[in-house]
Amino acid sequence: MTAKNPAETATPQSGASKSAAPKSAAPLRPVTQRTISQEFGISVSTVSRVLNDPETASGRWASPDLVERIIAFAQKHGYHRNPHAASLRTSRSNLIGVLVPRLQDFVLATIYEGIEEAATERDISSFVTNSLDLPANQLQRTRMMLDRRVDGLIFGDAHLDDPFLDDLAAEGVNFVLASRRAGDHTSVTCDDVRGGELVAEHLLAIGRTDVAILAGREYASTSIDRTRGLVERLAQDGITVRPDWIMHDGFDAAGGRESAEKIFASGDFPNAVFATNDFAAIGAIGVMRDHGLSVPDDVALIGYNDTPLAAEIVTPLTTVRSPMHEMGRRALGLLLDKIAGAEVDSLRLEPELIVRASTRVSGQRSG
Amino acid sequence: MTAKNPAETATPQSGASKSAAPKSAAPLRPVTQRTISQEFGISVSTVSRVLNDPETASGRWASPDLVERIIAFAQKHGYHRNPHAASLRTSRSNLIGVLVPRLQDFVLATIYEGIEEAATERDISSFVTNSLDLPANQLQRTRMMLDRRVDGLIFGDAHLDDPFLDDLAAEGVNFVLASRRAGDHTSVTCDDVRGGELVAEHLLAIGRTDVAILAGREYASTSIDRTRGLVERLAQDGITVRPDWIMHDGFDAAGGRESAEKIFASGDFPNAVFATNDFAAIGAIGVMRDHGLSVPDDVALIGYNDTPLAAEIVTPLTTVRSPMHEMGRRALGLLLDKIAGAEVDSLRLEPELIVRASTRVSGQRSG
DNA sequence: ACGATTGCCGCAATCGATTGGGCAACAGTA
DNA sequence: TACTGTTGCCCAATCGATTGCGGCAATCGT
Repeated sequence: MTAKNPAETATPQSGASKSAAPKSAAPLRPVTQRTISQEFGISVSTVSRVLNDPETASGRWASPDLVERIIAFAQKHGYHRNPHAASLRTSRSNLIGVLVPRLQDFVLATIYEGIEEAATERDISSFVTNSLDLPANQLQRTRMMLDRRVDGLIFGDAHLDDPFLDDLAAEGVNFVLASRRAGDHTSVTCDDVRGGELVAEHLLAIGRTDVAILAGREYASTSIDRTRGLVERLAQDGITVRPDWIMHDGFDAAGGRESAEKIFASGDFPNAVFATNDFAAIGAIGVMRDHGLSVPDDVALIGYNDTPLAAEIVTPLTTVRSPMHEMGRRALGLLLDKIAGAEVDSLRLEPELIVRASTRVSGQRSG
Repeated sequence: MTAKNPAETATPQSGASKSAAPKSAAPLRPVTQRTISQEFGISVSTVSRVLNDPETASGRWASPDLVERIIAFAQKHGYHRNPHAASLRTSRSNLIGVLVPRLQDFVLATIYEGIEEAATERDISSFVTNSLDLPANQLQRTRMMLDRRVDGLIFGDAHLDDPFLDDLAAEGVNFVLASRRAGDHTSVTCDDVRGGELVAEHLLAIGRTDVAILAGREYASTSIDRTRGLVERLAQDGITVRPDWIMHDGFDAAGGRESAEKIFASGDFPNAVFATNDFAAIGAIGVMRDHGLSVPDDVALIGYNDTPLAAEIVTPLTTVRSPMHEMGRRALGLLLDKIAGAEVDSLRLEPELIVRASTRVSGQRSG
């Protein structure tokens, strides 16, 4: 076993098919500008200019007729600019790098989809990588991306007060934060404080204010801000959240369970639970059931992000919808502006409360 | 002399590092091999050889002492090879592209994490992109990656009998499939037929063989093979699965709900449901509850992939564990071997049944 | 002391695209 | 005919790294 296991389950059906087609096709003739220039007996410069900007080149650098023929030829023979060569010359790679804590996290995966979508529209490519929220990884992965000569970076894994980002900014690296904010760096976030307030207002409305918070990591602004919004809004109504009911564990189902277990292990129970993440909320449900508590009758439950699963589970989850996809798109836009040299301001998008069964309690008071 | 260039590299920052760096940090002088060669008064060739293979170079191309000094200098001044330049010369990019249906899908995100992890270990980078399982996207994204000069590709979104892959193979492009198989192309999969059989055996053991299948898309081998494994194994015991109970919808929660709704809309109900994806299974739970059916008493439920959530939901889910992360790692390994020119065989990893509450029925028969 | 090794390292061509500086050829004007 | 302006296009240098060929000099052998 520990061996180098050569074949493991090497399906020996290899000999199958494949016999036809010797080696054929695509030897090694990538059509380059030179190929084209030779074809027409002109210089590569002309080809380059025409291919880069047919409009301007037409008449200025080549006769309209030639322009047309060059483009047709390129198209026909599948010419594709070699981005490495271009990048070498222009020192622009049309590549942007993205760091996320973890793609397994639905929220970050969605934000990345937004980034990728927007990038593709503008004909630039993007790289993602997982940092697992580990500072060492953030540094190492960022280095790797910079080595790859990305034009800019988007961080979805910013830690509050991280000197790392300050250093990067000082180095003149272009970057934008998404989802989480940090320091004064440009960021695109959902208004998390407002999100917390929405939750507070809803809890006040249904009269469930003995709330426990599955807050998530304390280095994430999302965690801190959502919690703060909730706590401060309740404070306005003279209600205090028990400090020992604010738990900081992971953002996933396991983290939610972990936090919930600590809370419900004590004698008295909250009559509401707010998780800063839908998955954490789902993880908490099991714990409550084990304690014979039902949602929402005994404990009202609120999640965050309005993940698709939130609406599909047995007791649909009340949650705060955040524009994840949009945050990704915006982040890319801001980054591009920044790269272009513009001054950009941070963006804060609006959250929206989605009420579902998990907080539909009877005996709801009106004020 | 053509001596057009008077000063050429007359580093004007000669007076450099004078006062306490006014503009500070990273202006625009990326340390190149030339920088180093000038520092030591040697040629860039020597620098290149030393930097690429210190061991061999030492003694052959430079004195051990020089080698050491070059490396120290490079380290100190933050030299980083420009991959574009290197790629241009060697026509190898150390870049591999990955296509997945969607990163939002936990399964694919995990496979990608495996790929990325393995790639990073070998100092190569990877690109992902979502195809949404749309052929047009697959083609367009693949083109984009090829334009970016990737050394090879990993497809996590292969469609059965897709001529697209055959064309690609004919063109001599190196690629490997992950998760799904297709044609005779090299692939790394979980033994899905076996997975289906495991489910069948479990259902036989608990005496629940009126099974409905939330199969997923028919163009995915995972969907087809898992279904086949289940159906054929039951057939061995003379049991037939109702064709109208084999539903083909999406792999996510919404897809699961959709399929389940169709099934439970009819008069008679199955006493077991097999979803080829945990999320689809979760989506189905709500539907069953709406029909007043409980899991597992009325309907036993089995998912697939052993997603973390499977263990965390209220009624923990029986599921088939597939080595997602490992599939990703292996796929990368195979691809690299292939790029290196080796003949590689497809790999089929073993699935494992994980029994949980969702199939713990009373009245369980022993045969 | 002289030819043969061996140790160290440079030259120059490439890779593909981009661009500033120019050079012809032709039209128009004096 | 001589000159100035345009128009149309090409030369050659760059970008940074890689690599096949060699070259020069110190050292060794006899």
